[in-house]
Amino acid sequence: MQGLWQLFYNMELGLMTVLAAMENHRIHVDKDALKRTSDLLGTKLKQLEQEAHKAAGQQFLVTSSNQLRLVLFEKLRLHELCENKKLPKTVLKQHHSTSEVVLMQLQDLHPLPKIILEYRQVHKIKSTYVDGIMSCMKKSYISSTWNQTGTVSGRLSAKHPNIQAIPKQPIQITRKQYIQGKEPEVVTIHPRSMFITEEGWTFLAADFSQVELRLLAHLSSDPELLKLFQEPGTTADVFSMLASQWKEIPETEVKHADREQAKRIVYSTVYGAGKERLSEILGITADQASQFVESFLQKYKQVRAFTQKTIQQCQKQDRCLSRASERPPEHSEHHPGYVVSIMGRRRQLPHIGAQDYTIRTQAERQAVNFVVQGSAADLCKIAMIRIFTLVASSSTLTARLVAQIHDELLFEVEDSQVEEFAASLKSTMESLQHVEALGVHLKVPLKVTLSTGKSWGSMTEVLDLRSCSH
DNA sequence: CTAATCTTT
DNA sequence: CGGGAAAGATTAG
Repeated sequence: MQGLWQLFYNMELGLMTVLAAMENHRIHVDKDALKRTSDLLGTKLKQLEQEAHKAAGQQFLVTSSNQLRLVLFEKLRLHELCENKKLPKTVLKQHHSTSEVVLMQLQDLHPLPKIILEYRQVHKIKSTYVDGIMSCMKKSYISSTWNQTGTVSGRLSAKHPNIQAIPKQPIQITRKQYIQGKEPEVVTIHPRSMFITEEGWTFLAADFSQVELRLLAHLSSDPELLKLFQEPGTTADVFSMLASQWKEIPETEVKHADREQAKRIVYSTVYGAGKERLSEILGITADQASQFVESFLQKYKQVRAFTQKTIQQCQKQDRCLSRASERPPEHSEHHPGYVVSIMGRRRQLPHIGAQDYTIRTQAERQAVNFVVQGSAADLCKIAMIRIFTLVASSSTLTARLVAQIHDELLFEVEDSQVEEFAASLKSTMESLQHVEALGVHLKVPLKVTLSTGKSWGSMTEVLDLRSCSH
């Protein structure tokens, strides 16, 4: 296995002890707060269920899409009221879908769809992120299980609980009060705020900013994209800038939601989203969406060149290795095409040369996505090892790695060491622009942002390293 | 668009 | 009755 030994020896083997330490660490959870929100969400769900039954004019299981379909389309016949809109059907079953997009379209016609949408949101939060977390708890803490070899891209995954998928955004619940003259009370639920530090310790999170976009700039060498990152100070935040350009509003007017949308658009576009999907995200027509894709790829010309080059290389590997002349036919196995990440990780894509358009183009998008996502995963894993080594070889530092959320490393640090550790952490991570041992020399700098907090849900950015201690 | 986990039917 | 697929929610880029 050419090239893979280095990856195994220098990265995966070294990571094992880091993951072991992470699994041994206990993340404290505010059990009382969890119980309170579980009860709160429980009564909210009962309310919504009753509202749904009232709106439907019958009792039914609101969590069942089958029963909902019966109510929505066979009893209320809502699809007949909006034949102007095309309602997507579940594939191959000729049933009407009860998916989010359908319910969104139906919500002006009847009160029920809106209730269902809210029910689903609250139900998900309760079952997975409140009750689910509670069932993972031992005493007053959780420890996730980390899987090093469970993904095709080289990313880590976590389970029991999946700490990488705890909601980032708080949700607002309006609690109806049955006390006379009282306004309905609005409470915000934030699952991340249930994760708290030990007494005398602080969470410190370090994020690689726009890591995949920076890697795309490096991998494609696109001059416009490189410019965005190579001129420090010019661009405060790339996605905010792109949002301001797209929405035609000043960068100071860009809201957090605008930035998030811009981020989705950019990644969707470079990973090959079609105009239909993109128009859904943007809330515009498919024609406008395809115009956006074209103007984006026109401005960042080398991005398309990079995706084409990647697909070609994958096809080339396919042809080379499966050629009969290189191996005796009697021993010929199927050697699918593969692509390689920045540190030599591979992904095989046997369908890269498929006849079927759908199968082939999916493999092409996966090939492109792997090179960028896999390279980002490499970088984050190296960062974990470096930091772990840094702490282990220090006689004073006691910082502990608590979790990895792909581009973010979450540490628990003794209060008195936050400032010192933050500085080393940031410089160690940003120095990964150049990794001599693995031949990595990125054309763009890496940017790490830091934040601190006593709970994971109340992290605030550290803007000045010198003011960290107090 | 890509990559995951978790709950429910 | 139970395993597994599908749907639909969350996250990350």
